[in-house]
Amino acid sequence: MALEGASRHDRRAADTAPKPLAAPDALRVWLRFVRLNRRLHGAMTAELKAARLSISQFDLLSTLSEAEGLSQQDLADRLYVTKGNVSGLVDRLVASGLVERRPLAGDRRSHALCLTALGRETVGRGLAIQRTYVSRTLGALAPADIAALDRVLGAWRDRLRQDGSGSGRKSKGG
Amino acid sequence: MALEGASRHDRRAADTAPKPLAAPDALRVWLRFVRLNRRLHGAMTAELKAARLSISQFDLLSTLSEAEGLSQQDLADRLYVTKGNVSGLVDRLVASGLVERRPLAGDRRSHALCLTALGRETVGRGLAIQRTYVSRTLGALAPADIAALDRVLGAWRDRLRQDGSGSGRKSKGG
DNA sequence: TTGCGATAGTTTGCATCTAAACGATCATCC
DNA sequence: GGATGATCGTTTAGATGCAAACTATCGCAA
Repeated sequence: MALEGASRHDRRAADTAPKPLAAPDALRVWLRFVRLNRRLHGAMTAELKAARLSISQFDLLSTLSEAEGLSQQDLADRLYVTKGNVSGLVDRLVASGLVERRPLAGDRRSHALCLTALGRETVGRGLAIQRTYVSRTLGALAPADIAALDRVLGAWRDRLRQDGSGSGRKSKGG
Repeated sequence: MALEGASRHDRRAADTAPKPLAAPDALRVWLRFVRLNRRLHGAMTAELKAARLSISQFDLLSTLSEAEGLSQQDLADRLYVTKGNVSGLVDRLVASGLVERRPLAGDRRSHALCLTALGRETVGRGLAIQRTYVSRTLGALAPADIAALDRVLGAWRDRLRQDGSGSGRKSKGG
């Protein structure tokens, strides 16, 4: 296994003499990122239990609360999941009385998804939990750190967009 | 968490919105983090297809490759998943000929999990894919950015540890 | 009008994950 | 030695995810 991946800045570093000071190994940072995400996912799952919501359900409901009347396909696009997944998710949310499927005039294939009163109340609790948790954890870091994180995550995302190969869902005509 | 495109609805709000503040809203950075992770997960899933591995399988195998002979419970602890999950995961890896369950002298309840020759070869390919992908994306950022990310992620993780409530798996002498 | 491709949603089969119940084994205390 | 509780792995039920096949409907063109 010879470091085939380490090319990019090694080349630069080879040109200019000085060794990158305490060169942070990208792979190590990657692993730290992945582990942190696992922690956050677990923590958020636990937090949202107080509202009897799973993360998936909360994601769907909070998206709906910002744009009521979306179709399942719209929702699938926004949530980066398949429409088959949304189908079952909505089924369960309808069964729980949090969401309604309303017939859509002009297209009998799709429905307009709307929150019920209970759904609105529930997602409100979820959003409060999210706000509280994020403030308590990420929000407790130094503002400069939060700003730095924001900036680097943006740069990383831009790099992924360039790379292209990722997140390739069925977008048509982008 | 999702809150993807602030589509047509929010255009009004955007007009009246003041200015990007010096201190970025933690919630916004949180959402950026979550979305970026989704992208990375999808991209890595696609990359690992070349080695015919799922992310879960790769995680398990790469952990085993660093500490061969672990029990399923050990693995569950390291991977932050339940032992029931590991049970099925190992079943399928054994069926694929990548992992072996060896009887453990002194404890007939557990097995020592070992990579087969094929397993070692496969995880090697997976690791190469991972290295390459990480170098190409995260590794392409400025070293200072990677270092900043590393530092802030560490601070965030420390904050989570203080917070305690998260990632609450059965810790026993971890 | 008729036909055909595109789109929305459902369904199926499978992988992954949790929580919880269960069986086997181990460790310990009496 | 024997009861008892802890630990390991398995199993079950159910939620979540994908891919792909399928149904119904829509849009468009001939």
